[in-house]
Amino acid sequence: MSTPKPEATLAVNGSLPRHRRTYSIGELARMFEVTPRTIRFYEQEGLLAPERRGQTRIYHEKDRVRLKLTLRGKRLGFSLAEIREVIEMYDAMPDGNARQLRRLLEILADKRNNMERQLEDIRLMQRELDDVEMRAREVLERLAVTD
Amino acid sequence: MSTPKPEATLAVNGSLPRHRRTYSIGELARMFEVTPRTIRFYEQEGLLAPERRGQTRIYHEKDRVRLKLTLRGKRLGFSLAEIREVIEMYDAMPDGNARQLRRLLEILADKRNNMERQLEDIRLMQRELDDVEMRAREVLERLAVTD
DNA sequence: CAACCACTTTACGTTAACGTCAACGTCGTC
DNA sequence: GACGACGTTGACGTTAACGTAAAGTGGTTG
Repeated sequence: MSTPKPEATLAVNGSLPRHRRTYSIGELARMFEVTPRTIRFYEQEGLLAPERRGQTRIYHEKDRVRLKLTLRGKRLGFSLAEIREVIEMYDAMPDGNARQLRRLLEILADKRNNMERQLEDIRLMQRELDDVEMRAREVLERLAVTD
Repeated sequence: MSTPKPEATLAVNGSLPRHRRTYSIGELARMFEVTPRTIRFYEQEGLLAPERRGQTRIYHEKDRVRLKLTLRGKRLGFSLAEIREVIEMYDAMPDGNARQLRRLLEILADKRNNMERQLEDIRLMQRELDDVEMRAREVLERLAVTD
């Protein structure tokens, strides 16, 4: 704050460098197609910790990334508790003791296994879908012909 | 059917051809590491429809396969309702009308998209895990050295 | 200034997917 | 014939992840 600019509080905030932008809860909600309620809930569960300007929450890049990762984790079937565990350990990493770090590596390995199984599941499921789709198309063909 | 065999009702059921075996609810539960309660619940939700011998349920290969597919679907984050929808349509396929079949194809396409996104999510998540793991290992290294 | 947003907290409601418990029937066996 | 293992129905409990409604705050806009 060495150069007191004419407080451009009303700036549209559109052309700022990515990491200096801030977001309201509503903006963030629209970006990720969730409700504000969801975002507040994630905070309550310890997944987010936005800055506060008075009452209102102010989200920075860091928060946006966290939300993104959280939602990705959810799509992969992780519970919020699991996601929080990883996030907490990640935050505590720099000054984490060896035991904690090993625990973190354990968790990561676990997630990895999980995803390997998911990959296999997806492959199998895709075959099933192929199969079902083929049969469905066959039946449709017959209908078209005999009509 | 044509050759009436001496009803081996008490047979241990171990060396029978796969598709003739039957299972109790407990067996099935152990096979898939779920509780009987879960299996009954799936039936109640229309995902299974085992034969009945008196009171007790008797599961055939078909039921086992369905359960397997159901659990796989669950691991991929599908709701029981979604899974049921596909199963029902699949069952109704032979005499399904064109509209239903098209609807089925729609659903399948939808699931496919879902899985594509999941694949992408998994790739991204794996990178994150790689990253976090690397940092964790670095910190551990330092601890080992400075100790 | 009134009206209107967007945001806040508090609190109770809801849904999916089971868990748990009670009370009972049916075998095989010791 | 008591016992234990397994099965049944029915009903209520539980947890996660939000939804929803009420009531208030703070800024700007006609």
